Amino acid sequence: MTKRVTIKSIAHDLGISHMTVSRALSNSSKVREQTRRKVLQRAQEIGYVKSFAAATMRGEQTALIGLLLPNLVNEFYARFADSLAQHLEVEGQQLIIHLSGDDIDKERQALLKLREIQANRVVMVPAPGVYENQKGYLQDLQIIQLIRQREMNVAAGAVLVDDSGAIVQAVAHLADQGHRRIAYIGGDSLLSSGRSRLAAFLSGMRLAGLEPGADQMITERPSFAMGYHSARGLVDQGRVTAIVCGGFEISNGALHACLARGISLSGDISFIGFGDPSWYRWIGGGISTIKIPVTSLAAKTAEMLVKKDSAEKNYDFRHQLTAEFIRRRSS
Amino acid sequence: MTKRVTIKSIAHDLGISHMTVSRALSNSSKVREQTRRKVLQRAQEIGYVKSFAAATMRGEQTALIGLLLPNLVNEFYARFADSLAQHLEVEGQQLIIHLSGDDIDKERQALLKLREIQANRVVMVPAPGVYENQKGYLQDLQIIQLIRQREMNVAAGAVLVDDSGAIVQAVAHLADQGHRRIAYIGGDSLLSSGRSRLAAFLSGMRLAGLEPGADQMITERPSFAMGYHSARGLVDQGRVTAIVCGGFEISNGALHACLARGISLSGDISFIGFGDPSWYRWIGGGISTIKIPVTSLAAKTAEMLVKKDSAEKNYDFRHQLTAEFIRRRSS
DNA sequence: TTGAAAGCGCTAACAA
DNA sequence: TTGTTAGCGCTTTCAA
Repeated sequence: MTKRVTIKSIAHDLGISHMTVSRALSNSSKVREQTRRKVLQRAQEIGYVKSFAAATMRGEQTALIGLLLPNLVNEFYARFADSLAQHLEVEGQQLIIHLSGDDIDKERQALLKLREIQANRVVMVPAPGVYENQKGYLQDLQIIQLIRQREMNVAAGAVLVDDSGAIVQAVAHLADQGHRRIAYIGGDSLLSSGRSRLAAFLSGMRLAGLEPGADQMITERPSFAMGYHSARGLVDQGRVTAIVCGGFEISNGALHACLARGISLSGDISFIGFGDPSWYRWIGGGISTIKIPVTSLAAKTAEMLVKKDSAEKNYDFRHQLTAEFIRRRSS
Repeated sequence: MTKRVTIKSIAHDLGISHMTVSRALSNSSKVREQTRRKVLQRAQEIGYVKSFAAATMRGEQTALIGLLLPNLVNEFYARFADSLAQHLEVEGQQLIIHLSGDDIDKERQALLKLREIQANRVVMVPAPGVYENQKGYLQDLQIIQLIRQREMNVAAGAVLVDDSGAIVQAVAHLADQGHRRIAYIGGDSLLSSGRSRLAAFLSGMRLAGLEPGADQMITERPSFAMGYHSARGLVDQGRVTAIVCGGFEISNGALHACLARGISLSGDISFIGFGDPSWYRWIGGGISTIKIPVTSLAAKTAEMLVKKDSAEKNYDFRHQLTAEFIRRRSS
């Protein structure tokens, strides 16, 4: 293994002090032009790169942004990560991605790692749950919560989506079409998103003069499997004529279940998904959905991430974008 | 801003030397049990985490793995990243993801960043092209090329896919169905994958006794847009009855074009995609495709990544998994 | 069982 | 214009 290339090795090669090399590389004016050129050339030759570790140890900010997502398989998360990465690349920031699988312990682990590496900012979709012992897992971390919000007892920004309007609209639309037995599958109340989406669904039903039976509203820890099983149960029982989904994973799971059962979504049962994967429009003539503005979310997040570069003060804000009800053939 | 918590601050609080703290935290036997307990407790209290920067500067390996992908929007890449992240998490490794957009300059930039941060291993889907001046961009980096292979003039491992068999099979199948004018849309010859897939297509045609016209084989720098335009052109000209795709992005683009044109893929034109996004099976009765084993690829890659932890020697191997032709209604 | 010194790569502050 | 020193957080080596 060849030794690392450092300013000292350059200095040694050129018979000058490492300080001169440092100055030459950082465009200081206090270097003779000729010296600078020699240094730059030598640096090129032997492939010098500045040591991140040394810079960090001296107290420089790291330009590392942590991104903590449930997974990357769901197109929403993948698109968000993709879009955010592109924004950050422009700023010269690097993205460190951790997947939580919506598991709070993994989330804690990931935050620890991010703290070690001194990622100063973290964008996270919080997992459902609470920390057993909340000793400074978030210390030194500037946090932006995405989509969902959890009590953090620490200043934390939030980029959220107001999906109430879209959900109410979706329910109203179903009622208009004559649906009476409309089911809802969503996340449980551990997270802000679970609570508010359910509330929106109920409010939509009430506005339509409908009263949902308790067995028509399934709220549990959200996941693909949960969506799958819930939808299959509803379909098999045959007691509902429409399904509204309240989560990305849930939506895909539920859709999968319906398709696997051979249900016609433009006939047998009306279906309203959540999020808007590129392929929803091509399935069964098009899946109606609550569309979440991924790109805007990423742009807004990037903006927040960067803006605070200057004002290092309290990281505490709350932005809300709006979801949209997209009507296609499935409803 | 509170000052960083270090072993020195703990030492100061406890009125002992930072060396004792260091020993206590690293489970050295040379510490009095009582002292150790006090240190551990204090560390807990004030949320101490070991400094990544300091460790790195001392010469410790970083546990950072760079992942360089064209994008995360394509489900294949997203699944690969997801899967790899899960494997690596177990090993305590962190994934730093950079997106190249298949642009060689961005790729170069990303590699530089990875070198700065001392990510010792990098998994990359090489972008088409060559470096203008190849001065040690890869120095100190242990590289695994994924899917495609490019001349690197540096020892680099490779985890590839042998898709020839599947492509030949796909063409044979189309010929069996009576197709004579079969088109191919794939990447150009700058990359190994582009060359080998085209070769496989040609060989399949030859075996079926068919001679493809030059205008039926479109090979360019691969992208979604390229697939989209190529397919639209083919469809509009109406000179072919089947399309075979030779790339992930291309496949999605081409499929999109066909769907947007309202083509029936189980009637008008036969279509064989590339990669197997979860939704291909639900579109138009199911899209036939060349399926690439994502999960196995990630597993194999993780294995290589970890195995070499022990033997720090030459990073030079070549593994090949096999693609599979999946027949659905679109062909 | 504890502590002091040195060094990893770099730059601010001072000295020449 | 160039060089020397010190210190960021940590562990290895040597000394007490």
